[in-house]
Amino acid sequence: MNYKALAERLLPGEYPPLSYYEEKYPPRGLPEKAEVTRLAPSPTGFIHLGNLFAAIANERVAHRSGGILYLRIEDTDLKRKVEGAVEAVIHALHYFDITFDEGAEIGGDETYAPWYQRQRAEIYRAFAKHLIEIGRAYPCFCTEEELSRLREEQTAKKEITGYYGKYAKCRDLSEEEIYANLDAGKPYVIRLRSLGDPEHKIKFRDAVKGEITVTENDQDVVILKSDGIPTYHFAHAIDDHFMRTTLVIRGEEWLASLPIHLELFDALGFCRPRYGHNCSLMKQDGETRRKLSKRKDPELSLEFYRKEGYYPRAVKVYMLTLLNSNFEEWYLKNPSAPLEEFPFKVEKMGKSGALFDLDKLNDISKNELSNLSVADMGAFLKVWAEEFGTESQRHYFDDEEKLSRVLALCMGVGGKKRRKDFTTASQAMGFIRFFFERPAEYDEYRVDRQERASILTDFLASYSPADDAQAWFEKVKTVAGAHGFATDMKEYKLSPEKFKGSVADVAEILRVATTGRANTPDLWTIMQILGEKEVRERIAEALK
RNA sequence: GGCCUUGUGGUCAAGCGGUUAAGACGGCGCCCUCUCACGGCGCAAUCCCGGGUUCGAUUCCCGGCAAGGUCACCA
Repeated sequence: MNYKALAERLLPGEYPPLSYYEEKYPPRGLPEKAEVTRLAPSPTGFIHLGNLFAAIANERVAHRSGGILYLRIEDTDLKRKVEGAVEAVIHALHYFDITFDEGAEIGGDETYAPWYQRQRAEIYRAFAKHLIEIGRAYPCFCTEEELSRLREEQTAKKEITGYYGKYAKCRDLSEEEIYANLDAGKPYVIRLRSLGDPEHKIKFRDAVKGEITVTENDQDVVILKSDGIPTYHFAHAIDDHFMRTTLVIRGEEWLASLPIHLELFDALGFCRPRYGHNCSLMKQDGETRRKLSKRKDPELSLEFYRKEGYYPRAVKVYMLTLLNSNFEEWYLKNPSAPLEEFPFKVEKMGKSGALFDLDKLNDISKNELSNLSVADMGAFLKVWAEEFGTESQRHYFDDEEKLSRVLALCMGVGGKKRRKDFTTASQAMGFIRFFFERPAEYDEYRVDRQERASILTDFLASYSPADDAQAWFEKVKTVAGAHGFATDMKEYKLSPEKFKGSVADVAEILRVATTGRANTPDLWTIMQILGEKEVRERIAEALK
């Protein structure tokens, strides 16, 4: 067989010698330890928590080591293309503080451009042609029907499915047959001629999983589709080589195709990058756990976190605690250190799939938000409300001075310890609602209606906004005492039967009447913020 | 089904030959307290199973089992 002539027939034209590409995309002149990592999404525009998970790992590894993180778009499948997707990906990741050094729509060093695979067609073809020339690739004329019939046949015989060994019909087509097919204008793909033996097990060192054993690939995988566009596998080998990726961190769903990639790198004569396969985020679904799914789990979408108003850093911190189990301990010790200072390690990444725990995220989120300044909190809420808030919520920001007092109170600014009432922006906006809108409904009271009315009336009679917190509370106690309620909590707990209730019950009545809620921050301050007129009107309203 | 990966409390997990088997989230209880939140203290709860190796296995080996992934001209 004259491979050279066949290659010329299949991929006619003058291609540069392979050395040309080696020179055009030279090794990066980075320090020895510097890692080059990448994110290589398909342009569907849908970027989810799993992507973010891997993105953080890639970003940390690159930037901790003084290396490069770049963005490559794997657009070899037209069906996956969505307009504006690349910008959406960049934007979504930027929200979580992931920035690329170079890549599609990023700019940066143009040496390794283009970053869209469709624009790299020539390179793939040059190397496909080379593989044909050396007999490591061949045209396959099998139709989709033939292939699926083959699959059925193999399944029926309980054999391994795929295009390999004796099942690789087009592998040993004679020169005459090939040219006859070509002359007949039959469509074809280019397949790799695999030299692997599935009986051979290879030890492989994965940066995350440690030592693993892989079975040699013996599948004659497609490298160029019938439209001349490469498959993922082929493009991966070529791009990660010429973009000089040093470490490929990707989801463990790729582990199964690692043997293909290994063979491809060898066939192309490329030095392989290191790989780290990270586990996927799981979700408990009844009895079993499964991968987070786009369909069923809204929390998979990054959009979910923006809509709910999770503080981006909180999501990042949670991802980091799952990514590197020692992160949490470090963060506890270094609460104010920049996250960038954490010594992130690929080897510390978890080997087994972690269940996504919203409770944990919420806890982290509370902590993160409680550390914000009033001004930062206000800014954060405002941005959220402008995009996701209701019309009335947007008016909370009209009176900045009032909002500041509200936030300071709810966050416990100035107190010994910060309060942690806010988990997300949407929840926080709901929490502060009663400062800006009258209660639409009231929590349950423990005291009956008649007693309540009498207590509220008495309170109103003595209430003065000029009172300080202490004087105010003395008055509450006086009202309590006058109605047969204990004024001292210790005394009440010792012998509750002596009283109708305690000052706590009286405070609750006032609290629910003015705010609608049984649980709020300090009532005196709330009344100060609301102002006398509003307090009196609300209590009068509750009296009805 | 083949192949690969993983298996420590409900969750995330440290430990990797001898430990009272860390810590965090969640749960429960107590304290603080005008409620809540915060904070403090405490409680319950774990080494998948079976064989080895060993004076001794959660830790090493083998075999099960279970879970997950993957078997496209999708990435």
